[in-house]
Amino acid sequence: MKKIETLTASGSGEPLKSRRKVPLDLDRAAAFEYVRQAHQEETAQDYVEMIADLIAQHGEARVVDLAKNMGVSHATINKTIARLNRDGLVVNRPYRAIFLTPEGESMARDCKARHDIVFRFLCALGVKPATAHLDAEGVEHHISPETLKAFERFLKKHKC
Amino acid sequence: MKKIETLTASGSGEPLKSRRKVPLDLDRAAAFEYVRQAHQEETAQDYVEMIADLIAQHGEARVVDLAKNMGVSHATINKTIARLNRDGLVVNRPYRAIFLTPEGESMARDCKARHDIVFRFLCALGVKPATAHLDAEGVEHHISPETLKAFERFLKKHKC
DNA sequence: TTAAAAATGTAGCCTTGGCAACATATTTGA
DNA sequence: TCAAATATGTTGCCAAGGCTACATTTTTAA
Repeated sequence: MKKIETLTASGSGEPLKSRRKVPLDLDRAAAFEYVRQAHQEETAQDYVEMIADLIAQHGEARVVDLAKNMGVSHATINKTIARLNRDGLVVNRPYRAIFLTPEGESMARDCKARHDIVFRFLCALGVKPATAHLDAEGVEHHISPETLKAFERFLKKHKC
Repeated sequence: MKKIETLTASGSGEPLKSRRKVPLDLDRAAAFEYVRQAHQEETAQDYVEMIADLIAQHGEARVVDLAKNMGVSHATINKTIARLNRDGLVVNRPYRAIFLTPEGESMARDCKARHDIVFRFLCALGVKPATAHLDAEGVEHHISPETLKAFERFLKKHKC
């Protein structure tokens, strides 16, 4: 925790008269920046993971299936798929199913692996599977490689 | 994992001729809905936590301080503060510092407690503090009460 | 075959949460 | 005191990710 910059402070919300210099923690800003970056990738990861899943189950991923499984309208799905297409993660043609590019498949594999570790870790901790399922969906995007390794270490020790 | 609805599927992305009925998992949609709701509260929680922190340190929370510590521009801070004010979490007057309402203080306390548990839990797992700090910031918003309790159980056993 | 149903596409609207640029108020220091 | 520096406010822009309503295409079934 580096304390780098300084800023001034007075008190009680009144004008800034004679604020003294106090330390400012820049690492905090870095942490929020890190979370914001994770959020940007979150949707893409959730979608490619779901698309891979639907393809594994049905041989293809349809807009309706995505809408039902993601819990959003088909209009939202269309918009998101257009973004994923723009970003080179999926291929799709009008009125046809959606498929993953090699890049999309690679991302889906990584996400599924990470998701499974998080889910099994929570279960091993004693969290009920239904809850672990809910939490894993939100948590998986905010786990660094180092923490993921810690989860795996724990799983090996408590082999489940 | 309830399998409730069914939908049809064909194959290979071609038209929908003769799709067979296949199970659809509605719980998945619920999980994403749950994550979306967490996201909506995330900004508010991060801000009130930061504001409480600045008040504890400096006796007040200034727009500049928030901007530096959150890593965003002061214009973004102003917009967000207006929302928090609208939602009854903060009070503020033009060119003056920002303070928490009782509701905001309550939220800040809860968030700090949860944040600390997540942070200490990750440390206890063997994650380096710097990494734990980064991950906790993202993870804390996606931890259910049940999982939080599991973290606390683990901390008691491995008392750190 | 063909009308109805289902799936998909599209347009327009909304909120959130970013930004830069510029305007105004406040604080500081010479 | 008063000019410069700092802090704050405001405006307008953008992208993401929601939605509804309506248009079009495809599939199904009579």
